[in-house]
Amino acid sequence: MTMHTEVSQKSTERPKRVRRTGPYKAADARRQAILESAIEHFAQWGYFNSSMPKIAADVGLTKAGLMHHFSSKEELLSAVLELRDQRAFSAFYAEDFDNDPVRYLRQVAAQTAFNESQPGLTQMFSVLAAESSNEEHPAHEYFQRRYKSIVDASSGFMAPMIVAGTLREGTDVRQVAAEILAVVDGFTIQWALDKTNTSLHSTVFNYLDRLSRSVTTDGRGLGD
Amino acid sequence: MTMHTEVSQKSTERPKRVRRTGPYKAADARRQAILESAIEHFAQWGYFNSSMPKIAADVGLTKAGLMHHFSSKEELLSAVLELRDQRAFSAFYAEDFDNDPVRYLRQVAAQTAFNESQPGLTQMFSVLAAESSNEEHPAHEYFQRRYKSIVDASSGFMAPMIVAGTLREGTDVRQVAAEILAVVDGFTIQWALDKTNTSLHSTVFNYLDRLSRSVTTDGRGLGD
DNA sequence: CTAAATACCCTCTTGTGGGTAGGTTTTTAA
DNA sequence: TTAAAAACCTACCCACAAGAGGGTATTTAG
Repeated sequence: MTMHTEVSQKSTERPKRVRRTGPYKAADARRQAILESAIEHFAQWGYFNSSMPKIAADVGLTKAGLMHHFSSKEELLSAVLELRDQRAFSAFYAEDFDNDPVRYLRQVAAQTAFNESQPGLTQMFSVLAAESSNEEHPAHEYFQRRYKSIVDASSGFMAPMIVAGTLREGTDVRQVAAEILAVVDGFTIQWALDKTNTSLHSTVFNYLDRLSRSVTTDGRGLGD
Repeated sequence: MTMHTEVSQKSTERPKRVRRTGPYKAADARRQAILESAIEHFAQWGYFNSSMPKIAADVGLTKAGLMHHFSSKEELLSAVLELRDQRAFSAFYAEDFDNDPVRYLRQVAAQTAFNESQPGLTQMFSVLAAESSNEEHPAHEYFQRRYKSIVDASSGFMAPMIVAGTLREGTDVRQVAAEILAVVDGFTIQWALDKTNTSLHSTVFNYLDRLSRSVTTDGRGLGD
């Protein structure tokens, strides 16, 4: 009897669990603040040597409080990387370069200006990229994918320009794409080491200008 | 009384300390092995997240045993950096480029081939350079100096070439020097992330080749 | 108004780090 | 040969890390 009733209850009793609360109104801002703090710490100390207690303290929380929002250090890292991917690159997919290499390279230059305005995020990526060459680094696969997809996308923009006749025939677009990426990364390191004497944007710009002259069919630079 | 005697003893007793031993014969090899291990660890984990116990274990020592040779972690780092400075760059100061930019750039390319053959040391520098942008990093000043002196030396090689007429007039040698450094660093990151699909030497070589064509008066590439 | 989910905090466990103190064995130089 | 220095070791200390467990107070939806 009892059994019967119970079984019947269980099967009929719809999991009509009424939701009594949702996230608090202030929670979003908290999470945002945590991410900003994490960016700052990862930029300064890398992933391994950043600590949850310190990241938490920076936003006035205890470690446990932080871990309520991001239940592990790795999860926090993932959230930070995702955040960045949202912010950056939107410009690239929005704009149409109309097969004009100069316009494309100008956009790259603009990106470095943006990077320079966001030292936290930029330095963080610089440090994590180097750190993550270690296969056991939690962001190892992420950065492998990221570099590949950047080169893919970048050469995807340039390849049609050869057909269109604006990029010089025989240009190795994948080499050029990887090279641009390398120059940006390399100058980022120099800039991070000595910001007062280095401008990320202008050093990259100078490179892109010469690149443009040697790689476009009309030998144009970036002008300015 | 006692005091008096003591004082008199101290002042007369000549510090005629006879040296009874020197370092053991095997000690040099030990120190060398420790340095190799440290390089490997710093390359994989950066400075902060490398640990003395693990570095020690890799050469069959305990932490205390390691600390007999290098009495602190910072001292170990210093020794490693010093070691590298000895090994590399000797080629640059030995050779005379005879105001030939192509010969100089070929030497740079050769350096990357060397780097590729020493993944430990090379990755270590890549990671430490990024990590050390943090002002509290023990190698911060070292890397600031290092980058400055590389750019100084490199542009010091190129500047006379303008006078000699082998480098195009108006070439910004400091920009070019910094740029070469950036390309090497940037490609090193890509190579470290994915060694099977990237050749450090060939990617840098391709860059230098195009650089050479656009910067020498005769528009020569690196040949090969 | 109220029950339940949320947003915290305190404490504990387990592990690891750099560095010191003090001992033991091995090597070296006089 | 022998005593001092070198080359280790074991055993500590203290600080700090990540995460789990188990709370309490606040907010929210019904």
